[in-house]
Amino acid sequence: MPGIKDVAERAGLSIATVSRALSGKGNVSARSRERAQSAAAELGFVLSYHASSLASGRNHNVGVVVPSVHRWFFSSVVEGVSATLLDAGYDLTLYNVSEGEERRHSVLNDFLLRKRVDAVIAVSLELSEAEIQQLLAIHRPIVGIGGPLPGASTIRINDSGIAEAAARHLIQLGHSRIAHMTGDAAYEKDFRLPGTRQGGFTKAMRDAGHTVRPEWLVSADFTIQGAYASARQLLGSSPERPTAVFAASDEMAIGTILAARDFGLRVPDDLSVIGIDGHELGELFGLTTIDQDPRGQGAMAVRRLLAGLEGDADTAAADTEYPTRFVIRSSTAVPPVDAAPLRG
Amino acid sequence: MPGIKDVAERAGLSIATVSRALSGKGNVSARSRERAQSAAAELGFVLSYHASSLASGRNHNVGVVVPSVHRWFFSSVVEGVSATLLDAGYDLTLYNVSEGEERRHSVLNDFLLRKRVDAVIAVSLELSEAEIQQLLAIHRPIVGIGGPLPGASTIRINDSGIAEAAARHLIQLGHSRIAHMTGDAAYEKDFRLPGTRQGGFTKAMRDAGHTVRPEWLVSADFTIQGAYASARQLLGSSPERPTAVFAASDEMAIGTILAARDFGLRVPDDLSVIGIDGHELGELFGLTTIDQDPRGQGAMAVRRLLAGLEGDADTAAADTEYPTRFVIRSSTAVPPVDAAPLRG
DNA sequence: CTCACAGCTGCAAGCGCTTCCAAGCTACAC
DNA sequence: GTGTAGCTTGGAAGCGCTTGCAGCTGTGAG
Repeated sequence: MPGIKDVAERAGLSIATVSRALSGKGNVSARSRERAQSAAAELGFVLSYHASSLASGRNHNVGVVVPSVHRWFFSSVVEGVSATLLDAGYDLTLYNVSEGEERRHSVLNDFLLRKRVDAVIAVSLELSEAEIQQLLAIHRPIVGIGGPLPGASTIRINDSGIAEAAARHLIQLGHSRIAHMTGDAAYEKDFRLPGTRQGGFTKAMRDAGHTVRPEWLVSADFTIQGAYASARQLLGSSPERPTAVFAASDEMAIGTILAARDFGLRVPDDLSVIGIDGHELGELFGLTTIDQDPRGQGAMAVRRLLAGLEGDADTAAADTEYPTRFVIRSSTAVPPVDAAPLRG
Repeated sequence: MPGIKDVAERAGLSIATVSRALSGKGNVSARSRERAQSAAAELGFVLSYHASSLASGRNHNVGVVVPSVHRWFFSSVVEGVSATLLDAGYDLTLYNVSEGEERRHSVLNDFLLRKRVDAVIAVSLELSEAEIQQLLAIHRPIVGIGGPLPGASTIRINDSGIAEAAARHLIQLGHSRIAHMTGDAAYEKDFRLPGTRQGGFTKAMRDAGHTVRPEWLVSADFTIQGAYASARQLLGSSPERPTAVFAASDEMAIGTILAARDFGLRVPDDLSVIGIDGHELGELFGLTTIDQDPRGQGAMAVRRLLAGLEGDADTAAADTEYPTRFVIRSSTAVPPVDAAPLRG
């Protein structure tokens, strides 16, 4: 394999000049640059990544820690991150830490402390303040998406606010008998939604003077299948059925719609359903939802990091609320006329 | 940040011994090893990734090239790859090259030639024989999943074989009026299934003496939504409907089931549907399918690579057929009695 | 008791770049 | 004509490890 030395010889330049010419840093005359580049091209030479990183201290590599790359939200974020990073000439080192705490720690040591990445994007990951300080101390900017990272920069949606808006949408349509499907405890751990969506729902209901029936607060694992099972219970067992369901994710909303159909309930005539996410399948089911654009969140995280990395400004820990978009489709409507309002 | 030198001093050993102790290579007395390790632990020292890589030539990093990380098959493969790689102490550099050819080339140069990865796993990626030779020439093992990589090691399922089996399943149930939903040309490019599934279908039909109606050969983009749209056309427009649909993926099978339901067709009473994949949603829809276990394929690819990397045997280009599993559920049954068999 | 051998250890030469520093040059103002 | 500022350029010192080589020690065989 040719080295920079070979390029220098061929181009009739010094190693230093070739390095500057190829990396684009420092002043090089147009003539030298061109010579260096064509010599490199002729030899099929490319700068060695590790040597460059070792000498310069920059990696052009960002670590991405996710609890899953298979579930909708996470794979969407990763797509956004990946595209933005690739455009900027950065590598993306993926850490899919589904196994739990133990692994998460080895990740921290093993790739952050070994300084193989310039920065890290943590999706729905919970780090202690101490861990974050450790990262920041060794000058590794970190931005979190969707998880509480005390002391670090984060991007997230206003969970309780949009939940409240979703519930209010149903209330304004005239619903009072509204069920809420929230995330399983186990899954909440990954998604780090510590009941904030449920909080928004409760608040909207209370503000409207509606009762939240305990048996209408159900949970599922954020999947269509899981929600389907929960929704069957919800819709099948109640002597009085809710007239609307607010699901904490689109996949759960879809599971609910499928369950409703199985019971012969028409959506939205007999049952209104609303979700949160902006899932691709939403359109097919006419699902009213709140689009949170995870790809955009990923892209924003990257831009935030790169700004801090390339500029020299120490990006202060900023908490950005990512804007969401209310998408009204056909799964929500006024409640059926024969449904008695629920009295507190 | 502490360096290996600091550890050596603290442990009262030479740098060389500490290096051997921490990396586990070479002979070190138990006593020295222990000293080195505790000194490192006390200082919070971790070997520098780039320095190690530069000096040793090994990266402990595998590049994964995928056309998408969002679609079911790919994210499943990535999960399998990721878990296996992490267990082995390797990093995973993700290259999500959805943008097409141009980017793919820059990827090759920029990360393979810069030798930042020890090996590459290419999922559904088409490389020319020349490109593969280039990789192998610089000693970068490459294994492909699901794509034809002439000269490289590959793992794939027997597409035409399982398609034939799927079609035969329907035929044996008594169906003759069978439609096939195949992948869009645009998506076939990503999945690299050059009609092999369709080929298997055609063969089974011909072997059984059944006619393949051109209007019953439809295509979609491998998504539920896309398949739904295609299935509506298929099921709505034909004066004579097929009694069974064989979809080239589970997602398309599910889209077909949803469309059938919209037309009031019962599955399997009025319409049998079979897919290929082993998608998590299959169970919910009672979908008969052929499970291809993409996670397992990813894990196998990693094991194959590591065997070649850690052992010194030059892994010959091996073409492994990954085993699939026929999963019979409730979406397939005998055709309705009133359906006249189709005569060639 | 001596020798051969194997296991340990340390020295030092890299791995292949980046970048500080100083020197050479050009151009322009005075 | 001289001085100076601003570009360019090359030399060389690292970046922080790994590893070949050689010396050293201890052990068992002869």
